[in-house]
Amino acid sequence: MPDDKITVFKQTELFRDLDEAVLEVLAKHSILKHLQRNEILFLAGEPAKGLYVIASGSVRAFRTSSDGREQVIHVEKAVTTIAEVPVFDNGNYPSTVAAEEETTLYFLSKQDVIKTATAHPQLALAAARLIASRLRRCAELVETLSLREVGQRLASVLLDEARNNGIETSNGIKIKLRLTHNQLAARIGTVREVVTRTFIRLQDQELIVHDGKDILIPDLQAVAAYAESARD
Amino acid sequence: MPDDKITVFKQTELFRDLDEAVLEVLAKHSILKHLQRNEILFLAGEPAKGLYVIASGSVRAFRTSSDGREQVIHVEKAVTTIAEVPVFDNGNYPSTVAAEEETTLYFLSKQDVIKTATAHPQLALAAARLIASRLRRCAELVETLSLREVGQRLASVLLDEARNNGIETSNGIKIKLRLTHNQLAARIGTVREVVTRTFIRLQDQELIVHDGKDILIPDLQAVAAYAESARD
DNA sequence: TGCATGATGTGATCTAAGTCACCTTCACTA
DNA sequence: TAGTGAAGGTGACTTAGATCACATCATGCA
Repeated sequence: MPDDKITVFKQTELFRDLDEAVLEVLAKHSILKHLQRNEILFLAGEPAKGLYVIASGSVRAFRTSSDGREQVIHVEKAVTTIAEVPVFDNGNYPSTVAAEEETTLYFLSKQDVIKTATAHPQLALAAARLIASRLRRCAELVETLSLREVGQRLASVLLDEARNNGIETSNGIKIKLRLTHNQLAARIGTVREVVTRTFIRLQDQELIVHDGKDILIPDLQAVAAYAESARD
Repeated sequence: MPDDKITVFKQTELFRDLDEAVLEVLAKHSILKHLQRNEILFLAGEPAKGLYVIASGSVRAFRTSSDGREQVIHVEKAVTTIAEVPVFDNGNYPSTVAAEEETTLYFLSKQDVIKTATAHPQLALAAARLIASRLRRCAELVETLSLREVGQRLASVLLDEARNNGIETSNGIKIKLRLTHNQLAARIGTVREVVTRTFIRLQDQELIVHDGKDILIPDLQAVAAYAESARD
């Protein structure tokens, strides 16, 4: 049902400014795709035919080293778009994308998107805005990987989580980690064991109290200060 | 002289598709700026008023850790634009920008650029394209910082240089490094001493022959293979 | 109920990279 | 042409983080 698609498209940063009539045309040409957890949508370097709208679920975009280690570039959850970059710069897919959970997507061909963007400047502007904010986050990732140590990088992730999904309690902010240590490692650029040990270290430094997946941050300020601090 | 400005603007990826008449309006509002080597154009986090066209010279965009270490995000040389990101996503400047050498720029206000992009979709599209290709390179930087070791990262830089400015000789490709070890370190995410030692290591592994700033790469394939290889 | 399977915890060890201290070389200009 | 400051080189040492090898611990599902 196209109406359904349009409702989804309307929720994306990329397409929200377009009229229903325009979306209708895009929707008509879109193709539904379903992914299981960890199923791969496309590989880095593959020729890109178009972008995807994530209707439900979430995906991660990552790069793999030749010895198998993953580095997550970004994670996107419904409702948003993924793979705008190759649509606009005409290159191959820049990273591999896989489903973090069961995920439903709509595929839109490069030609359709470009044609629409040419006719409707607000789409081209939205694309510039969206890609710009992605680049901003990517530059931040470069900074943390290069200039901060793993304790700080882990703290940043916890901070992010606390700010977005934290629950205020009398003892501080409580978060429920939905990521395994392996997944965390791929995001902060390290390995599983180091994540485990870093959790313990943060606890020793009394920045967090953790009990498995439940983490309590007594003092958000303190964690933020630590995440930003110098290395020595 | 506005004509001069227009010639410069016409050479940028961002503005080349615009008509002279449109450029004329932009040019009229642009402001000339001159920087000495290492002079700072703006700081990361500062409110952004607009973008710059690099008319001559070159600049580096980087982030600084609290203990003073720099990580270069990208380097841009004339003729191109810099700081498109905040113009389109409306945030602050994402990184600090400083001149690598004596540099001349034209400032264009955010409002002027956005107004033009709204009226001329080809500008918005060019912006999306340009920012997308920046994001692509940034993702590559993330990969190399996270997944490759310094030897490989240094090799990548040499490879880049060889492909762009290398001179073919009977013994291989010869390049002249214009960067100090300190500058190289900031680009590949390490420190000066490590760069010095890594040069020696690459020479020991017979991937390069170096004599100060002059570097000879006997076998480009071999260096490329090394740069991409697994860590063990 | 029980056993795969994946997630986590932990000791022992290794090593790439960072740090410090100092020296030499180079290039420019006073 | 001496002197100053930046750049490059190098030895000695430290350390964060990676690796390996196991030992639990959950938890779904057969």
